Amino acid sequence: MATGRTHRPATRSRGIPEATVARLPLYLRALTALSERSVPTVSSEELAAAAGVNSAKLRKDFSYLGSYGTRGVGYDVEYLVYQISRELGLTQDWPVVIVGIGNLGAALANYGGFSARGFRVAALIDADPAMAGKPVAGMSVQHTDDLEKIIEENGVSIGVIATPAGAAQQVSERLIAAGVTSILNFAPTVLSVPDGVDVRKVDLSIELQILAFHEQRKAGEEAAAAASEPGSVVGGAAPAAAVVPPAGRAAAEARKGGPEGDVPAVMPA
Amino acid sequence: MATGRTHRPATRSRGIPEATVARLPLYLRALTALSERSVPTVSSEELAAAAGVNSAKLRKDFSYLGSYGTRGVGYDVEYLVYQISRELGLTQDWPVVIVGIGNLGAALANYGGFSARGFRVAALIDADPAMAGKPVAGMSVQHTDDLEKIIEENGVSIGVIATPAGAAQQVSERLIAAGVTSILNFAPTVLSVPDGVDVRKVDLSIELQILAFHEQRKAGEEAAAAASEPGSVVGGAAPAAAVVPPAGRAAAEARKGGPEGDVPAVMPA
DNA sequence: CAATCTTTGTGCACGCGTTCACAAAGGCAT
DNA sequence: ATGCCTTTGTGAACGCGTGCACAAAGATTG
Repeated sequence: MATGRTHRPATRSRGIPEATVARLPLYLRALTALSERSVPTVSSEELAAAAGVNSAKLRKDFSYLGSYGTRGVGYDVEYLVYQISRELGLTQDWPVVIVGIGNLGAALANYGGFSARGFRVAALIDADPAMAGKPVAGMSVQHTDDLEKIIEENGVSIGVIATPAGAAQQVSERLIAAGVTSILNFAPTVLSVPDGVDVRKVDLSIELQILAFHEQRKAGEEAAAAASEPGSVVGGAAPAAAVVPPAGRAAAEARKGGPEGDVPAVMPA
Repeated sequence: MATGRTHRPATRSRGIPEATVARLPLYLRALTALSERSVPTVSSEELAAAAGVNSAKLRKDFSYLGSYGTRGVGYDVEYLVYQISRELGLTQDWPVVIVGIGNLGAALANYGGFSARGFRVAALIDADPAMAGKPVAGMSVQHTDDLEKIIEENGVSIGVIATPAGAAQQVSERLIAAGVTSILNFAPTVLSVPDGVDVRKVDLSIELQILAFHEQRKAGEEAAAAASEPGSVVGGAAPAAAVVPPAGRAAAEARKGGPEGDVPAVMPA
């Protein structure tokens, strides 16, 4: 998962659990596919299979939205598509800006899944003057100087940050000051934002690291013959060893610098 | 969160809770930054602030790894970096392949966060013959025909799927058949994989939809004057209304959509 | 060496999320 | 109408994750 909010103890908004909200888009995607195939109704069992979840969970999720099913029959596909879309706020048009038009930013600008679901890329913004005016995904990249103007003129409330880590915090502050209240952050940094602003983060390398953890565990279980003691790295499929030296406990003993207690712990790029 | 495993009820691997594993990369990033600034030790309070989590949670997380702290002092940065790296399996070299070299695939190939953390992009693979041989991120793109050979020769156990949704399932099957046991999926599809294979997914549009939900809720609370009954869409910052009609129980009867799973999910208008 | 101060490690309680299992509800056939 | 069959909606139990609060442990100072 590449997700995490900033503080706020899992707000249960209007009685709909956060976990349920996170699954609604999944259901919506499955339902849309059914709708395109003109399937009129679907049972919780079928839909759950298509969405990759437990059917009881799905029924409970839908129960938070209301009683939209018919016992003995299932759910009306079109009706459910509309209800979920409305609940998620996708019946509105959401203008978004993407800040940081590097490889990732360009990929996001070209990503079809946004416009397909009610999101409209209102502007692409980059700090590099050389990028300004260049066409990306059919739009002209604009310079950071105009960030505030763009936000206000387009009524943007959702911003996507795809800048390097070092610039992310500052960009988020400018976005928020200009009126943005929701941020999707692709930069590998912890953003600190005021209350009332939602941040979701997607960190590509974190996902890979979690996979590596499980991968290592799998490899370790297979070769559960030797190496039961932590300290010896168990080889996976065909991994070239690149082990870090044990870093003796007394490594940082010599230098007895200042108390070091109150350095603001800033993330250097 | 853009994450979800496929079945398997949240395996608590070797006593380390899944939630903790998901946070370890976060701590590692913060610790690495401290290490680069030559900070010798750090308290749970400071590190928690830098990682954006609760300090008690951080201490409990670390307690699953062992007692690596010193009471009255804190944690030795270098030592902790090593311990977490080892726990996550980052002391090994993990060759990965990226399948689907479109905008996103290219962005991933260029992403520095991979190689910085023990992951090595072993190959870029695309189904388009016109892509074969083209240089991306300093490598030459290879054709899907050679997928199995590449996997085996490089001992790849982690695959990244950045193809269109329609191709993802088939690609995953080929990857798995060739020996891959962990998949990071960027395609907006539910992959069905055999037991023993881990899948994590990152879905960009899902994250935006979750933000939209909260955004709508925020806008609704502000203007909590009228419109308390679901059915009337509450306006946000400056949203051009694009509301879908209630979609009478029988809307899409004529059109027969293609069998392809994920053509842009256009809202029925 | 004793007293004090800092910070870890964890027992405990609480709340959210998941899952089971079943009664209620509706369709359908006879 | 009546009874059967299917599927929803949900009460209840359970397990995981979180956060509080504090005792234990070590450093540090006099």
